[in-house]
Amino acid sequence: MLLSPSQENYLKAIYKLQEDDGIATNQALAAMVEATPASVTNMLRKLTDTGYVEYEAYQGATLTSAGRNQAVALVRKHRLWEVFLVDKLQYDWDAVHALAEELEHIGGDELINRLDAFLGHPGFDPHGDPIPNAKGVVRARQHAIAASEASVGGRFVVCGVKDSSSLFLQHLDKLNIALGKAYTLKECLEFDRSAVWTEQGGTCTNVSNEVAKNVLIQLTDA
Amino acid sequence: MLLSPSQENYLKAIYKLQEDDGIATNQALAAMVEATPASVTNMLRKLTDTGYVEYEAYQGATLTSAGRNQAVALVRKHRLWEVFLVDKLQYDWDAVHALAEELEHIGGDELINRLDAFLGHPGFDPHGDPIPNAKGVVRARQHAIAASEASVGGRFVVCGVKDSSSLFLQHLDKLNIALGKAYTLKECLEFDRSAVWTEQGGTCTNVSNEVAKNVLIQLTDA
DNA sequence: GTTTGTTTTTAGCTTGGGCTAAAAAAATTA
DNA sequence: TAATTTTTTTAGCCCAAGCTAAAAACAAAC
Repeated sequence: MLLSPSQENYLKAIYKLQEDDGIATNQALAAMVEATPASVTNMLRKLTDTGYVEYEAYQGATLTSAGRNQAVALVRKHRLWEVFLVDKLQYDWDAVHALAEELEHIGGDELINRLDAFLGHPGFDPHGDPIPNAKGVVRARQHAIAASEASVGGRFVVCGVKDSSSLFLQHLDKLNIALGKAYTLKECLEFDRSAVWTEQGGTCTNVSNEVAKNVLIQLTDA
Repeated sequence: MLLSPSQENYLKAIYKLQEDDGIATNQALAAMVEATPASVTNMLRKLTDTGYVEYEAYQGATLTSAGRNQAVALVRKHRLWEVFLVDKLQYDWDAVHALAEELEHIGGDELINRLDAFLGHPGFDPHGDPIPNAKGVVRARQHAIAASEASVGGRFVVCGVKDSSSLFLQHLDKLNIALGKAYTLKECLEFDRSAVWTEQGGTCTNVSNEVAKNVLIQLTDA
């Protein structure tokens, strides 16, 4: 069965919503694919008929295993193209989402597996999100927590972001925060829950709680 | 003005037909974009309205300068993606056309210029066709003639193909003929106009007239 | 200079993916 | 429980890009 770009976007959206909330409501889907609820109902019908989605009126949608396979394949394509754009074409990490969104609908397994090999089988995309392998297996990030959960004195490495909007990523750039950098949580201010992170060299960065909540870290017991 | 993939395909088709025949007839266009003549008439209307095509009923279509710019940009994108697929993803030269046909509709100048730089500003695609530069200038292949025009005793280098169908390219693979290889035209057989080409090492290749007509060469007076 | 044949256009229909506005179902609050 | 609000669905419409079948224009042949 061949899917249109639009249909693929719906599958991806349902997949994401299911991961977060367990179920994809009509409304949430509409927001995610940028269409009206009426259009969503329409599309869910079609995807149900073609066997990618399970859906009963008013009950929200879930993916069948075929649908989940498709969605994971799309996530794989999206993230690999992002790696390509950043690693090979030197795009900034905040500028690749829209292009990857287009590229992910091109070609089939052959293309993406060759791209994967060319890129050296990367495990993570430029935002730290894990890249499913050719069989659709996603190795989840181990022990990742939000930076806002760290305790004072703790050491950690930045390994991902929860919000990968251009706005947030550019903000991180301004703060000089990037994936792979190591910090110690020096203190946490009572007043506004903002934190002070220090690097090896002693450089300090002031991080608001809003930012910390959207940065993923791994604790390092070194 | 933003063009749909379909519209872009029409512009490319008109461009090619104009290069070969001076004019793009409805029928020829229909064959090239794989649609019915009625659909072509339809589309030519739209492209005329948007200013990319000049067209009067029953008279065939030509591109405006805006249309030509678009078409050349598409050719550039197509050929750069072909280089990427062959050079970086190790595709065979007979397998890249369809994928490039999809990729050429993605993104804008930014993407393609970055790709161009990444590939090292190649001058020719895997079939020997010249790649227009960022300004839309196409440096035509100098002194290229069909191999069928060579005279006995002449030395030449293969620099392109007229027919880039998978079938023809695979045939060349079987004959071990590739871009950049040098030959001497040893003899030309009266009976069926087939030729014998010899390489430096003495290896001989029998080349039918049908093949020779579709192989482009540059004479070398060495 | 008619007739015949080819090419192009017109007219009207189809499909995919949207939309709005109104009706119906579900959820919430009084 | 009844009333109100929110969510989802239905109904009917639009647009892009195709299609077929019939009509019109052009080209050629007798």
